[in-house]
Amino acid sequence: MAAPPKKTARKSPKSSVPFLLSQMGAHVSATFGDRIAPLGLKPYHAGVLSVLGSKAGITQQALAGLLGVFPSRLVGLLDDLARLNFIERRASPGNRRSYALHLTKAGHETWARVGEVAAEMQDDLCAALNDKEREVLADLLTRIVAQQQITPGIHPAYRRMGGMCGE
Amino acid sequence: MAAPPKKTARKSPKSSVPFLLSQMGAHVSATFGDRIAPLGLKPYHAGVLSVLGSKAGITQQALAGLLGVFPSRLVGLLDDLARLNFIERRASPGNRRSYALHLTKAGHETWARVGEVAAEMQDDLCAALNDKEREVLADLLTRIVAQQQITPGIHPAYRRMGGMCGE
DNA sequence: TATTGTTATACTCTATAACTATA
DNA sequence: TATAGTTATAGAGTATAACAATA
Repeated sequence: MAAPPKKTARKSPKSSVPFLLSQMGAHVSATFGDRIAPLGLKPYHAGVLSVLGSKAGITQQALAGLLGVFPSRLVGLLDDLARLNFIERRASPGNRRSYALHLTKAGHETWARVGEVAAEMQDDLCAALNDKEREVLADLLTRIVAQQQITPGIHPAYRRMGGMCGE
Repeated sequence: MAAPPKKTARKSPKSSVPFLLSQMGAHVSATFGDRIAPLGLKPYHAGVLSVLGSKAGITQQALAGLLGVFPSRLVGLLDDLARLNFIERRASPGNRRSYALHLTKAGHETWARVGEVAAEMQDDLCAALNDKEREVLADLLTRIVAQQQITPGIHPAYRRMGGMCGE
């Protein structure tokens, strides 16, 4: 529990890494939201598409557990995506209580489009950096994410206070 | 408007810089909120303390303009800070409509404490990086913030849709 | 009785407009 | 008439509990 003696040299608060990260995170999230709005999506929809893209057939309970939100919160969110024909709730074989969640063809295409948006954003965002610096930045951030116990590929905003009790 | 031809090599979406920044930003904001909660503050309170620390005597209108929020939103926020005795609304000399906002002694102390929290967070956050890497990270982020036209020291979350019309 | 998904309720946050008191 | 600050209202988002169907 004792804080390690080693301290980063104190800089102006405006250039502190936490503040810069918080600034950039808010900026990126807002910009991302603006850019996927024409697809009918909000950022949390995109996160669900992302998970379903790699975990086809997952149930709503399992998805809720993975994201760290209450299952009830997922209902409206999946309703939105179903209304847009991006996901399907298929009957689970052998258990009529649960659904197996799948991306539709349109869902896969939209998920790919979201990936393109992210790639465009990366170019805009890193306009001030050269290729080598972009790599360094991605590497440093990836190492921090790993060390901070953040689940790779899952956005921490889902978790905020949510999730079921057992955790 | 034509996008520059130069593109960053396409990586997995989970390691894209925008996604990593959004993840880290949410993580940092949440952690910061947890750590200043014992002071009776939310992150947006801290942002106001920060501005008042360097712009003593500013009016509410001016502060609202600086942060990019509606003046009405500031009212409750400043009420909170006044209730905690961290700020004072002093009479403006020569204009009985407006107040001059000032940090109290307790407000200055709390603002310093918030700075300490940020410094502690920087150490925790950068535990996976050595001193040189921390400097590099701060430098890269600072350059992106500058290039993206984000006002240094002002958190973009205030701006979201807020502000007065003329902008 | 336990579990899956859903609905219902209440609470926070905050954009916006209307208001008051000065100017 | 215009401006500084305030109050009021309404709508979005979401945590939590209660519920219905199935196991």
